[in-house]
Amino acid sequence: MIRTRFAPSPTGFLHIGGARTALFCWAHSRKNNGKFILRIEDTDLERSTQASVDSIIDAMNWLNLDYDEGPFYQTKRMERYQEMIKQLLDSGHAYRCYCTKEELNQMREEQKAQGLKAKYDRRCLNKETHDNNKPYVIRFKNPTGGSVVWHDLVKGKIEISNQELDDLIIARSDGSPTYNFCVVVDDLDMKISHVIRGDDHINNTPRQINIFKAFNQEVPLYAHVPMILRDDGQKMSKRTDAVSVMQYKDMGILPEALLNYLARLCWGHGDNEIFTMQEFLEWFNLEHVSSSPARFDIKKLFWVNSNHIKMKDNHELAALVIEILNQKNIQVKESPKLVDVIQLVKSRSDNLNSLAAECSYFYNKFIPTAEEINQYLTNDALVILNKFTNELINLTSWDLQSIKDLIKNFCANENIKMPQLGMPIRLKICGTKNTPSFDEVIHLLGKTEVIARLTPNA
RNA sequence: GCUCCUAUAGUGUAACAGGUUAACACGUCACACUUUCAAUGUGAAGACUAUCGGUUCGAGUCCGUUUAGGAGUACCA
Repeated sequence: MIRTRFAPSPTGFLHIGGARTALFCWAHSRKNNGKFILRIEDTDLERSTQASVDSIIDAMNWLNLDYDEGPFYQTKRMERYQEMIKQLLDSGHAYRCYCTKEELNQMREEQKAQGLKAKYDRRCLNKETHDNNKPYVIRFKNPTGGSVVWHDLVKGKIEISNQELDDLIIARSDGSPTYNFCVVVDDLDMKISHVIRGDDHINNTPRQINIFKAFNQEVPLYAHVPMILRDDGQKMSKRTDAVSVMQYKDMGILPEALLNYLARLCWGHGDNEIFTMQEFLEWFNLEHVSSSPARFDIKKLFWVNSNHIKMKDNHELAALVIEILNQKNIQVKESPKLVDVIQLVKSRSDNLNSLAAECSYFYNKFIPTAEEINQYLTNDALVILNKFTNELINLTSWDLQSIKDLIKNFCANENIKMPQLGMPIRLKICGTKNTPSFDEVIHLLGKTEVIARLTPNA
């Protein structure tokens, strides 16, 4: 049984690197009929907040990354950790350490001064007498010889000598367990088969494997996926970059488009660029995940998004667009139908916000800028517009072909070029220069509304 | 410093067990279409596969070197 887990620590929102990891965890379990588990790693009480938990779950929901078990909280499993710490203590795989922070710092400095690697020197390992009045931490007794080897599903074989590892603290002086220990106990209890996480955890892996072995348990398989960097190759920063998944929602990105783009970063299936989640599940394979970090290219994200907008059902798009229009206090009317408007304009937008903007002038008359008025709504243009309006009023059948014919004949009779009529019309009825074919706009908007908008005092 | 990870056009991936002129997409530029902006279509420029060396009849693909990025080296996660 394949069991994967996504284990964020709730110290902020879900960022896109996390979302990509979650996506791969989710995909790997879904593809193999396994289970996907959400675990909240909140042992850092100082920095963890409920608001972060909520926002992470909101983001997962928005992305449609559904989990089968959880969310589990580490803070609710403290008794279990204590039990397991005692086990290690009893089996001789852990010991008390009474060193103070000052003492440790001094030790490290001395080691560095001698050009050595800073490493706990085990001065408390064989302490016979225990003074219960003195505070102590509990350290894991790491093997000293040999090395830890695992075959990473993404990176290949990784080998780290035990010489490089020191006896990490598994319980703080207040008794609380630390990250590397909790992870092992959780992965054990939750029967995780595949640990898929960011490659910033590679260095933690050998320590965790050693703890698994101390418990005499089978270690899971590991897959360390590379980081996502900024377009200039620097690390993403919360301060300057859009790293929160929900910021992309606000930018009008579709969740399936974000996932598609994120999947394409660090993974590929031949030349396929645009795919549905179903196709992704068919094709996804951890072994095809690339091992080098990728840079985030927002232009391509928008391109991917525009493709998904074109693919998406008009009714579903309408529901999303209505929300945005409502926020702008624009009421969608019965006519023209929003789905028809969307059909006309959807190829013009690479995000939901601009799609909504393209729809908005069908329901609300906007006022052009002074500059536009000066350029296009000249006296001559207004005279032409007047004549054209009269012809529209007299037009008996309001079908697209009739409107097209009318425009064509009108321009011929007036001896003007299309833009001379088109641009003023766009500004007059839409309030903007950038619209689809104005014959289609006129047709869709309907006679009453078009005449009203073209009439001077309307 | 030490350990580990990484390195194919500006960007992202391809080239699935080493085999002809390294492909596709985004981006850029040009042209076409159009009534404007887009969308769409066609085409162009752009990499000697980070370095040096080795194995091989043959290497982007295997091995080593150097360099450059990144991660860790916490009573953070």
